[in-house]
Amino acid sequence: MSNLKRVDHDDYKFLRIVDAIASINQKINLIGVITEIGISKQSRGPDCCCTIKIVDESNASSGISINFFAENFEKLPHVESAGDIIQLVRVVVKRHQSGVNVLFDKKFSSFALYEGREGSNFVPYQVSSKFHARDLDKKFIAGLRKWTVSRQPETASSDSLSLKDIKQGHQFNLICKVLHVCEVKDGEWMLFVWDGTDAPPVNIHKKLDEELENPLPLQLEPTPLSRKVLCKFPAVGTVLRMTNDKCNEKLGLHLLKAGKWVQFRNIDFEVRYGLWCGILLSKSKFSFLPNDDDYALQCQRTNDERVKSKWDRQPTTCFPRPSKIIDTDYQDVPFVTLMDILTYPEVIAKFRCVVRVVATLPAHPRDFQAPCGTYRLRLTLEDPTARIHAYIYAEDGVKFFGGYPSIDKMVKMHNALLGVEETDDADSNEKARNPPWVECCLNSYNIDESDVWGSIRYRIFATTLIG
DNA sequence: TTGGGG
Repeated sequence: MSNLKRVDHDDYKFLRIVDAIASINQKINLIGVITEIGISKQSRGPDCCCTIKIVDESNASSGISINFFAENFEKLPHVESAGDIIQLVRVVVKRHQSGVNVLFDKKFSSFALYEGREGSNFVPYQVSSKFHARDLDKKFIAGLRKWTVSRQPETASSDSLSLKDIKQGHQFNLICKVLHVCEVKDGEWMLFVWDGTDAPPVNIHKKLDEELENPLPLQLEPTPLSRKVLCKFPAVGTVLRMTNDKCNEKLGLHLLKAGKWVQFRNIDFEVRYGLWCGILLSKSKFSFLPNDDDYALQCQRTNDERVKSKWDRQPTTCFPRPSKIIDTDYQDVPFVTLMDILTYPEVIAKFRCVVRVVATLPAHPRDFQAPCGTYRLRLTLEDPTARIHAYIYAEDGVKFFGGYPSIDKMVKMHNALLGVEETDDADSNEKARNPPWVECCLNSYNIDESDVWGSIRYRIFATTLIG
């Protein structure tokens, strides 16, 4: 009887991480606080895998990595937040080059995941198939939760970029909120992330005379997001697209939940069609942050302040004010963002906003009027939140161009609007454009009564290009 | 088996 009890007790022992490191090739039990969660991916074998890093009192700084394998993504641990607790039963300690890590063997290992917050219940939010809860679990979980409270929180933000400081290059870290996740093609995912700041505007290299055949896109996803999805996005701050299209491995990106704050590590940034794009690689990692993470709360608070303020919706990179090349009526009407416009609850409305004109159709001012003399052209507008097409028709064109200027004057005005440098060089079509921030008045309307939202259009009015 | 730290 006493012998049985003893065996049971030994079997139940949790090793401290320092002791685990010395137990190469042994089957042990571990319990720890999760500090990092790798992106789940398809292994080169038949399984899915992911790596999680844990710490405990004996090894609070470096911790130890656990490699999980499972037949499918669903069977891998789905950690809700860094700081949660994982209990590991019968895992194997492995030596690897200079380090030691732990293998979760799907044949005999098991795990349970618990919230890390002190005072939470002792019911695991996920268990593996072979896991058996025991009464004693509570004691270890409570102990770790108590230790976490006393622990200095790590300043995860120190080596992370903010979207306002985004730059092209390799291997950056980014703390952001995941707004939306969708599969755009088989195995190709797009994430929509946000941190409340405005990404800097970039030069547009796309040739204007391609605008009819191959226009500058309004977004990077092949199918535009529905209005319903956009309505859940914040009105202010850049929505960054992230893709795994350069990654040869199949990542479990469907596990990223919208609404979560995440720290991404080792991601690249590129500009595509003048839009910032985050590139997820197989070496990229991410960790879910707790909902009350300091950096996340600070981003949210800064955004709340900006949204409340009457005049702070103009892009932060537009300082101190939009270019004087455009003047609008209604100077006392506060600016809104293009995301405000895209998600406005009524179809017919008027707005004033600060935008850059990134393309025009037609490409050349000589074609801005129809043969009958009526102005009709399309502008592609952008701000940090979105891009839209906006049309200039008839009398709004007369107002916009101040009548019918000579073609030379029109070319000058067009170049100023698009941010094309004036040179003697004839082919301005070849040059990169850096459009200035300008204000404009827009109104929205629909062109099909049977599809009110689907046929929404935007027109420029009460706006004059001074040039 | 597969993956694996800085």
